[in-house]
Amino acid sequence: MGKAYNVMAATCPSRTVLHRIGARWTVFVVNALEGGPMRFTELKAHIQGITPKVLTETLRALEHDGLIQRTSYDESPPRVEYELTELGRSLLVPLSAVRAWAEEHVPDIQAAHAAHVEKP
Amino acid sequence: MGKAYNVMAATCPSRTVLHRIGARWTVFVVNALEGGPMRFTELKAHIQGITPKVLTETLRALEHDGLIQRTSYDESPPRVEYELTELGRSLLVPLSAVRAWAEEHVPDIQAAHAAHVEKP
DNA sequence: CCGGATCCCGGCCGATACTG
DNA sequence: CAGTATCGGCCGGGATCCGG
Repeated sequence: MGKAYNVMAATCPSRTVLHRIGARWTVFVVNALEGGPMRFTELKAHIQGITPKVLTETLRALEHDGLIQRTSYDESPPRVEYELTELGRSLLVPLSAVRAWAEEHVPDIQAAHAAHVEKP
Repeated sequence: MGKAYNVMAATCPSRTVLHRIGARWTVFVVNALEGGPMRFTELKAHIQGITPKVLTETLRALEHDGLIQRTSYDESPPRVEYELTELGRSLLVPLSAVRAWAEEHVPDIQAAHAAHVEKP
């Protein structure tokens, strides 16, 4: 069977999907939830440098897209847990590969930058 | 051997790398160049909706990172070709997987959106 | 103390028009 | 054909405040 969607087409809904995936912190949050459910503060501590506002926005967007599930326990102190849905775990596969690529090729990118300084 | 870099650390240079990958149009340009060299106008036509300014910015950034190579032929009319470097082709592997995921899971995302409209 | 919401700013993104 | 120039808007992001 052929491809039903094509991200290169301007009106294709897959663009919206790719737009979300490409959002600044999506790859970080999805990767962070790889090991299982995490609380808001845990996520904030694990993903160093993320601000609560941005973390909230990212979590809401991912929840809206059905990639993560938010569970609120009515306790004191309050407890809220986030975890990947099955759809989210399927996205984790390519996103962890992207993460791995980034961590692996840092020297190559830095070498390319250095080369451009040499010959501008 | 252990991992040298970790994207979760605030000061890790892999963050910069991931930042580039996460830029709006990077995934589109890299995927577009999968089949071989392309000219500026070809790219613009293939990646529907991209503006010349943004395409130029994206191409410059990717060239600076050593992911693509720009070749200018001194002809009339002028001809400029862009192609993936070996490093760029290695990035194509995870990025084409991300693209495939996006194209494949459009119905799931749309179903999640619909579910949130039903029960807000 | 946890899990946010609000205010405000800067930079990236994008549309349109123009040029070697 | 292969880009610049210019302007505007929106979104990402930091600092601060709030409810339970």
